[in-house]
Amino acid sequence: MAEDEKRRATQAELDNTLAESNSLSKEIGNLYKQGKRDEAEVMKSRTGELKERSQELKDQQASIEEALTQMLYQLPNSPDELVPAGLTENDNEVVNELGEKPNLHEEATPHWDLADKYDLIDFDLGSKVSGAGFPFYKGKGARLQRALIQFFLDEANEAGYTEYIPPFVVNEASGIGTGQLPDKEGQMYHATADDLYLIPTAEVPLTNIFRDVILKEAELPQKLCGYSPCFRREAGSYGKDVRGLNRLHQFEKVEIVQVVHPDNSAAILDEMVAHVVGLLKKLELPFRTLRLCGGDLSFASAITYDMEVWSAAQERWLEVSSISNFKTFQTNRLKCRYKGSDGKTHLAHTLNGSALALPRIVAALLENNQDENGIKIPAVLHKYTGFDRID
RNA sequence: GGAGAGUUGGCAGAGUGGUCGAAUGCGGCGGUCUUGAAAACCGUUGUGCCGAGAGGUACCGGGGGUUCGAAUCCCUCACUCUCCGCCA
Repeated sequence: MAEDEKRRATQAELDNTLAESNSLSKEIGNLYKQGKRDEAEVMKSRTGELKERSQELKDQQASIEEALTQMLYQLPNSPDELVPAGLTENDNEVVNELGEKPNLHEEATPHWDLADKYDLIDFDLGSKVSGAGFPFYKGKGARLQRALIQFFLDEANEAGYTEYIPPFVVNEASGIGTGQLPDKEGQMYHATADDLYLIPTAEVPLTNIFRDVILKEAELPQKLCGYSPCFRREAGSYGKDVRGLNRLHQFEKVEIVQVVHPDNSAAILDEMVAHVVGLLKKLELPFRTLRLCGGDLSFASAITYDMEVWSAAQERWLEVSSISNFKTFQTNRLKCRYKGSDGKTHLAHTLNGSALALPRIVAALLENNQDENGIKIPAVLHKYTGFDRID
């Protein structure tokens, strides 16, 4: 606030100085035309002073603005009033829990064993060729991936989202726009030779479409969806968290994004949650919805719902979607506005959600649907997979 | 990767040192005319910042420089296009 005061005062003086300088320049021009060189020379000394002063002020202004920007970039979003208080994931609020947890047979195993048994995913080969966290999917494992992507995209299209295939690398400005930079600098793969970042989610390119854009009010909401691989360094993860498909450096995801009128963003968040709930029901997976507490909320989000599926053999919940309302956090950085009926520009609201992230869905599908002889594929996927069982 | 040409308002496209935030056309908005519409005509039509307002100030791809004065000259970066090379 104090910085802002300073900024205003400096701006005012700068404007005045420039105003005087401008008018003097005009006079000097006129004097030259009239051939009054001597008088012009005298005035030049005055403009010299003004120039010096305005340069000082410009520098001052620039550093104040830089300081303000830095402050802004380091300030996380403030939580919505619906967000429960709390510090850790234990304080997240379970909104609902739907679907039946399956009773598995005696020899039921976690998905990494199933993937091996039915030759669906090769983690070792991935380690050899790339590194840990970069598996190969093969045969029906690969085809199941492709089927899920297709299914998710079709569902999103059905729900009115326009499909995009975005670039999978972005520049620094885009990383800042959606809030990954500077906050999560170390989480993204950075191709330093070209100063490009591998996207951690399609949210980044899709939302940055609206960087420096002023929409007409009637153009809201903008609904887009897109498939992309997602790259995450996941530094510091270990143990059972990273076993199998639980946490990867590269995974597939279909993302839904909306840019909306501020009055509607709360309702649209619910709409997006409902869309994801629909997907999970169609996949016949038991899941629960969490409302994240303040402490578990991401840097950029004002309110987030996490969707978790039940992974029956691991006997744990796996996060498969995170649906957030960023309100003006991103649009402020993106300078994404709309022109309201009052003729003025206002910041729009942005939201996004996974719909859905693949690996943990695959993990749950494999584990929950296993029997002694194989794995059952949910009916809704049959037309995409071309098979109804893995055995 | 090599050579060349570009980047101006929603779009097209003038402007090569001062009176240019910027001609003109198209589009958009408002009005006149009309039963209604079209056409025609008139007006209006970028964004940020400071200011109660009047108004001021900044922005002609980004950054820097020359100059009393830069859309216009110089340097640099990015991007686009054309030709050559390479290539899914």
